[in-house]
Amino acid sequence: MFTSDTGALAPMIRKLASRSALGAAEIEALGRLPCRLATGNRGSYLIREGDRTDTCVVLLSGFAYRSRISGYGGRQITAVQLRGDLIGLHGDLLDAADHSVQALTRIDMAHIPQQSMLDIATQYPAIARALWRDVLVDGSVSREWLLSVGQRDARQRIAHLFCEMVVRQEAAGIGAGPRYDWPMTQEQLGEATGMTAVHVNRTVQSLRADGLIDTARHSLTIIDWPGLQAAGDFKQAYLHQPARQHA
Amino acid sequence: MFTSDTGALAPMIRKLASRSALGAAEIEALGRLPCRLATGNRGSYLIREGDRTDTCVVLLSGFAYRSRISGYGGRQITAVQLRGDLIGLHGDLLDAADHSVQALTRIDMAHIPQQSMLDIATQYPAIARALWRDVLVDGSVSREWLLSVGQRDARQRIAHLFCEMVVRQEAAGIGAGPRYDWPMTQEQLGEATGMTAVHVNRTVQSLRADGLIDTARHSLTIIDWPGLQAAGDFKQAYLHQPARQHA
DNA sequence: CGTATTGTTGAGCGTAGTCAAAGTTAGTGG
DNA sequence: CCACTAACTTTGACTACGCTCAACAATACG
Repeated sequence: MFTSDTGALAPMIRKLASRSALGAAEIEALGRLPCRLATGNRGSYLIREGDRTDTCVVLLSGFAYRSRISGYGGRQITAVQLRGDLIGLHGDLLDAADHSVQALTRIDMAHIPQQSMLDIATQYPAIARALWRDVLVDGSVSREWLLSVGQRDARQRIAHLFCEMVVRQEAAGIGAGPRYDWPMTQEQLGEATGMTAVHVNRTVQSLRADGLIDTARHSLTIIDWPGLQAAGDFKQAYLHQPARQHA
Repeated sequence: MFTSDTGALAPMIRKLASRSALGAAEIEALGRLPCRLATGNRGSYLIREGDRTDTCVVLLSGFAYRSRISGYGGRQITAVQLRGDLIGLHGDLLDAADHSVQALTRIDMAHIPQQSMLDIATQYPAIARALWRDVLVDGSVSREWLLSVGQRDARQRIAHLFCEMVVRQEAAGIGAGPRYDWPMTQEQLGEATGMTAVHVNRTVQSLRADGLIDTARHSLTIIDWPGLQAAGDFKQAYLHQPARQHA
C-alpha cells in the first residue's frame, strides 16, 4: 500500500529545505517516508469537509484550493496550494476535516501516513522545525488573505492575488518568465477574493487596460511588475520567502 | 529571569488538556516550563510586527487581538485571543513577526523560551500533538473568519463573531451566564469584520432591536441564543470544541 | 461540430461607506 | 466628588462600490 518511492516527494523536500536548514540525514529520512501516489482530475477532492483520515497529502504537481461553504451556499476559497505544498497535516489530530481541498488542475499527489509524519518529526527535531515553519507561513498567508478581503478594494485584491501566485510559483520553481500558469477561472478568482465573477471580470479588464498584465485562458503574463505590486498593495514579506529576482 | 512558577501556566495547560489527551507526566512537564510573568495595559503590544523574538507568549488573563495593517492604513483584526491561548509560537522559526498582537484589556501573560517549547515537544510526543492540534484549530478559525468577511453580510458577520466569542469564553471557563465579557469597541469590531464603525453600530442596533442580544459598554448579553446562531449562520464545528451546554 | 463552460457587456439597484456632528459614557485630575 | 476631557456610540444625509439579473460572445472539449 504505502511504499517508499524514491524521489517522489522531491517537490516537498525541496520546499522544506529551501526554507529551513536540513542536513543530509533529514533529507534522506524524508525521502524514505512511506507514501502512496495518486493522480486527480480537475475538481476532484483531495480532502472533503467532514472527512476523517489518517494520512496527509502532498501536492506533487498541479494546483489545488482549499474552500469552505457558508450556510447560504457562498463558497470561500481560503488558500491555493501548488507543487510541493503539504496539505492536510491535520490527519487524525482533528475530529474531522473542517474544509475541503479540491484540484484546480490535473494533479499528482502523495498520501503519507500521519503517524509517519509525527514519528519523523519526533526523531528529527530539524524536521519538526521545518514543518512548524511551514504551517506558520501558511498562517501568515491566511492572515494576508483576510487583510485583503477585509480592507482592500476589488482592484487591490485581484492584483494582490496575482502577485502572490507569481512569487510563489517562482519560489516553487515553476515558470520564471513574464508568463505564468494561471489555474483559476474568474468565478474561482471571485470565490477567493469575495467578489462576484462579473466584478472580477471588470476588474481584470481594468488591470489589462492599464498595461499591468495580460491574461489568456490558462496563463497570466506580467507586463508591469512594479505597477502590479503597487496596484495590489503587495509586499512579499508575509510569504517569508526570498525576494523575487527579476524586476 | 525565567523561573518555573508553579501553576502560573494553568490556563494554558487546562486548554491543551481539554482538547488533547495528556498524561500526568506531560501536565507536570508543562507546569515546569520556565516562564517570565508580565502584565500589560490595554493597547500594549505583546508582539509587534517585524519583531524578532526567541520566546512565545501565553495569555493568562484578559483579551488580546492579532492585527495586520495594509499599505493604505486599513487595520484588519485577524483573531481574538483569550485566557489560555498560545500566542506567537513562531518565535525564532520565522525571520520576523508578520503581524502584531495587542492587549484588548489589561492582561497577564507569560513568556516562555521558544527552545523550551520545542524541547518539551520533542521529549513528549503527546505534547507535540497537543500543540499541533492547537495550531490547526487556530487555522480553522482563521478560515472561518475569511469565510465570514468574504461571503457573509454585515448582520451575519457581527452575529457570527458574537457567537464565536461566547462559545470560546465558555470553553475557556470564563463566564457562563447569558452575560459575557465583551472587550472590543465597535471600531475594533469593525476592524475584525471588515466594516466601518458606523455600519457596525447600525448592525448591532438591529440585532438588539430584534431581541437577540443586548450590549453594554463591556458586556454582551445573549437574549436569544438560537436566534443569534441563525442570524450569524453559526455552526460551531470549526472551533473543534465540545458543544455549548445551555440552550 | 455541437454543447457546456467561461468570459464579456449593460442597466439598475442596494448594501455598506463617507463625512460630519451631536450625544453619551468612562476616565482623570483638581 | 465634581469638572473636564477623551473615547466611544449614535444619528442623518449623501455617495459609490460592487451586486443582481440577463443576455450574448468566445473558447474549450468531447
